[in-house]
Amino acid sequence: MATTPAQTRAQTKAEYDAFLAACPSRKLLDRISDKWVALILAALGSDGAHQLGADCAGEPRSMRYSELHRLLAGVSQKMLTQTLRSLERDGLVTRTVVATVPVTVSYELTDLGLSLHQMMRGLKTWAEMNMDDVLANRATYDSRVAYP
Amino acid sequence: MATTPAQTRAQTKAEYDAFLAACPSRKLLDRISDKWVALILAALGSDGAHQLGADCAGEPRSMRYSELHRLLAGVSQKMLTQTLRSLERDGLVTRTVVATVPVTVSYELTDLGLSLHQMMRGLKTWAEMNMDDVLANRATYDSRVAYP
DNA sequence: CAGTATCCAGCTAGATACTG
DNA sequence: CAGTATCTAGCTGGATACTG
Repeated sequence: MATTPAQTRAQTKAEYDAFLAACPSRKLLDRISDKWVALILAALGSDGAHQLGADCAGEPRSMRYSELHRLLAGVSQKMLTQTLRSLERDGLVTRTVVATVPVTVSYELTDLGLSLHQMMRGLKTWAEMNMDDVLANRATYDSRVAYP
Repeated sequence: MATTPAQTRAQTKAEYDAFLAACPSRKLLDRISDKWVALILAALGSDGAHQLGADCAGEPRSMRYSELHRLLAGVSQKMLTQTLRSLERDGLVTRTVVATVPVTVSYELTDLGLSLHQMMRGLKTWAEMNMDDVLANRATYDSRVAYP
């Protein structure tokens, strides 16, 4: 019995999934497109100015859990912890526990994390230069579709 | 009656959501983290070599719907159409219909789309240089957690 | 050829409550 | 202070079937 078209498609798709799973760019995209990763990187990668939108470059900053929670006002405890853990797991941030009472935990970017933060700033630059155009195109498109 | 802590938090969160919604970087991330956007950009932004992984730079290439569907073997019709439409909406690709029988539709990057593709290549470069480290850290972390 | 329409499984993020 | 645990609503992507 010959292979059906459906089987051929399934085979092709399986190979493709494998390719995607192995692709470094895909993995990077998966990592940075997390809702809170960019914000945490921005918070830890910026110096003094506690302002998310600020255009800043300097020494990476150490921040405590509660500081981050206050700065990223919209994040839930669950997501903040989860995101920090995954960043630690990937060697992008360090987690330091000081056994005071109550405990003090601080987070800081590693060199790798700092490097990622630099790259994110390139992305941010592109966004600031071009997203207005994108948005304008989007509005034009929508108005054309709404009133053809 | 004074405002409760819960109200204060809700207020803060609302402001934060507004900040996130207005943030150009966040919008850019939302756009490029779509599962198929990077692949379509890579396909349309590369010249001749019909190889997704290839490191290529040249003239943007015009491709037909069916060509894209064949090249991105894992994509469903729904997602390919949906993604292409949203890219067209944002002025990142052009959609050209030629009224042959049956119709011929081709897609090409705009200058803006090409610019985005250039930025994505920077991201790809970072990924190729550093994702191995990230993966290694991840493996180390997991083995430490598994056998503490 | 190049779509559109519909339905649904799976994952994610958030709310909420509890703790060493 | 800095988490963990649990439950669930909503969104995203995929499968499938149909069409100008």
